[in-house]
Amino acid sequence: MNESAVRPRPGGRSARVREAVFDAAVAVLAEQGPAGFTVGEVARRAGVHETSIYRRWGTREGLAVEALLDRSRRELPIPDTGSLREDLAAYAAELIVFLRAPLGRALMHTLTMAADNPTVVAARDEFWAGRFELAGVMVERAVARGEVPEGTDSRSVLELLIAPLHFRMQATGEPLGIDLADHLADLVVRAFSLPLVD
Amino acid sequence: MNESAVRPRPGGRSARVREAVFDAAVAVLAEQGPAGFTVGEVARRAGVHETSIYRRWGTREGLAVEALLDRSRRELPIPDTGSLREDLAAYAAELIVFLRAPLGRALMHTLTMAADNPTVVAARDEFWAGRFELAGVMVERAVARGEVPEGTDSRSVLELLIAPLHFRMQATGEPLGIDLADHLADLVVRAFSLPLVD
Amino acid sequence: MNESAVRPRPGGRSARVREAVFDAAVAVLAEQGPAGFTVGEVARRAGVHETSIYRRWGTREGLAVEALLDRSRRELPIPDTGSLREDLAAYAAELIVFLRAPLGRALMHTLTMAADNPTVVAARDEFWAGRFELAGVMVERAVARGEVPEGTDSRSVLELLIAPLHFRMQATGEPLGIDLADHLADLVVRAFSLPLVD
Amino acid sequence: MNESAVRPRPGGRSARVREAVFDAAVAVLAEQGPAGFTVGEVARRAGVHETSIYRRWGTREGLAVEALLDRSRRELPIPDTGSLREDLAAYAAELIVFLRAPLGRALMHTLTMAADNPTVVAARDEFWAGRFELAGVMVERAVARGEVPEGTDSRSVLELLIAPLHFRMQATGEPLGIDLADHLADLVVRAFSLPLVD
DNA sequence: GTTTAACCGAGACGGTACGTCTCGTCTTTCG
DNA sequence: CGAAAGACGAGACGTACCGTCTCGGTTAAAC
Repeated sequence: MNESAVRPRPGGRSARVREAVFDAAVAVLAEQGPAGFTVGEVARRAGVHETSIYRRWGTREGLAVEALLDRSRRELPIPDTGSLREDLAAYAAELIVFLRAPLGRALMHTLTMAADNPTVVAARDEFWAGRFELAGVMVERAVARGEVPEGTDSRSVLELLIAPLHFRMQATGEPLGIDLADHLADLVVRAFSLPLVD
Repeated sequence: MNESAVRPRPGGRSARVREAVFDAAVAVLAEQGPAGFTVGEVARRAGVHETSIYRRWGTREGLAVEALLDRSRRELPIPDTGSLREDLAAYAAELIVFLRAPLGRALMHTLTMAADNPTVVAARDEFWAGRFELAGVMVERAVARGEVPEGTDSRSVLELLIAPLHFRMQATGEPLGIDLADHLADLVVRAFSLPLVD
Repeated sequence: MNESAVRPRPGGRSARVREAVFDAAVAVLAEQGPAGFTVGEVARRAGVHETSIYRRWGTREGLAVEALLDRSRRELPIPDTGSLREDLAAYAAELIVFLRAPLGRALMHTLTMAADNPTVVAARDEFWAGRFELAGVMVERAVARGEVPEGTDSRSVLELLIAPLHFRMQATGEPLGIDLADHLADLVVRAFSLPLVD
Repeated sequence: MNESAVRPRPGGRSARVREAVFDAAVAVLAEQGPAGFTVGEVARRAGVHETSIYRRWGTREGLAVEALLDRSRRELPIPDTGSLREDLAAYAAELIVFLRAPLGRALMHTLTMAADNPTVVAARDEFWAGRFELAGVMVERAVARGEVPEGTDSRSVLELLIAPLHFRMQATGEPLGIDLADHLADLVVRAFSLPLVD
């Protein structure tokens, strides 16, 4: 009762096309940013006809998002150092590395840019939900260890940690130094280490 | 000793065209977002010929940025309540209102989107420099009052406050509730109220 | 073993577009002259999108020349009356009719006007080469009949015959009376009927 | 009763502008042909504002024609060798030199091209009338000498002589060799030396 | 193993927008 | 007040890209 009979085999022509297109798409996005991301260019690099891309992915945004998410599937590993501060610092450092890489920049740019396309929005929401859920265990472990009060909202913690990184990259354009990781981890831990009064 | 002889009078044809175009540009951006922002559409609404826009602003991005910055010139007022927490909360609240409005969304989107255009980058940098410098006085006053340690970096404080707002709007797309203002002000104050150890 | 699978069928969409555009192009040229010849106008009349014209013909000149030559393909018939004088008179008469018609005027105007465009020049050269070669047989027959000396250059003969017609139309703008045909045939025959001395 | 008081003196500002514009216009036409002939370009070279040109000459064609005719005012000298054949050969040689020069090419191109502009047409007619009248004396002298029959139409003679030159330059684009002058003179003399029979 | 259905290559086209280039007019400013 | 400087209206040009369509050929799954 193998489902490989239902769907095309992973080595078939379709799969080959799919891979080639994704490779090309990510490469183009990485090299030229979302501006230079053209269906024609992707088709040329993938050695595939433009029409084939439109047939499968419908629109340019669809292709970009699917390719990027496919290639960003390997989530950031969740550190487990035994200390919230160290966990957050390590996680932030990983994120900085990701965001500085072309793939990361391209992913974020694309998710932001196409905020009116429903497909993209759906993918985006799913993406962030997954991220926050996975990373949430860092906070849960800290709660269990008593480092932060019971009831601490993991999403708030993570947002405070990673928002400045995205902010710099997307809004102000400032460089993302790796030392930001430690700095932010410190601040976030201090912000959440005591129970909120109100 | 009037300088009105040097520069075209503010009511001349040029000035009229300029205003009409800016109005139309901001309106289009607000109503349809950066995607629907078309030189032709702006020209139509402004009752001005397309060519005139290209002559003056060169490219679509140039127009968008100049129009938005011109209309965003009125900086956010800097609150002065006597308490850092209240100042930050008030400031964040203002920013939330700004970001939720079409003009704010459009401005941020445009600045982000055209990060490869040198003109836009220059305008962006100047924009943020101005914002941070103005808002910095809130922190300086807090330092003077002894609420936060000597040497506290005002930019860090502000970034930690406003980054989550931009992050939500641009990255995750979550709604920007007005109560976020208080919440974030709390966190930021806690993060900076004690001297950093390292 | 049908080759109809290899090349697009002559009734396919491409062929239809081609015909419609040529019809429209020639009509516009005939009605409004080269000045009013606009890609947009041709597209409108042909019921075809402007872009499609640019795709196929590249530039306005390219379209004009190709359309005109396609429609002028039916060469002028070469008379064979048994007398050089009558042949030349008949040929000149045909040419006068052609040049007086809008198509002829437009063709000549266009070939002259775009003398800097390499494509046009190539088409022009080919056009004249064909014309002179075909018409040359009139002279060759006359040589065979002994009406003109051995070694008479057919091109010179034809040039002397038709140059005044083109000259009137393009340079001085004088009307092209049909009686010119006889007159010129006379002169040309006299000019060539005796062997050149030098 | 000097008219120099009525018309601006030939050294005034108007005259200077006029000269500068004509110089620039002819230079542009000579260098870049009618295609590159732009009011803006002429204005730039002449150091004059575009508007000034439009004020004076109205349209581009007006300027081109006036400038060219002004500069072509020195008519071709009429040879007087005592022999029709030599006169015609000399005249044709002069014409060849004129047509090969940029100014000549430009003049003919412009006169041809703007055949719909009434002003240009008027100038053209006057130009050719003058040319034919002046050159006609060659034929009249030949008639007086008995080289050609009484009643020979000088215009026909000249047309047969010069039409092939214009034809080559404007229609076929063939090079205008100087030896054509002799060749054509021969042919024309032969064509007209005996009385026409009909 | 043959059929058949899905998919791909190739190419043109409609449509929209961009940015450039002229022409010729009109307004504003200055001598 | 009249010319100089400059912006503007008008419209064509040519380019780039998006997404659709048609036709024919290939390849893979299904019988």
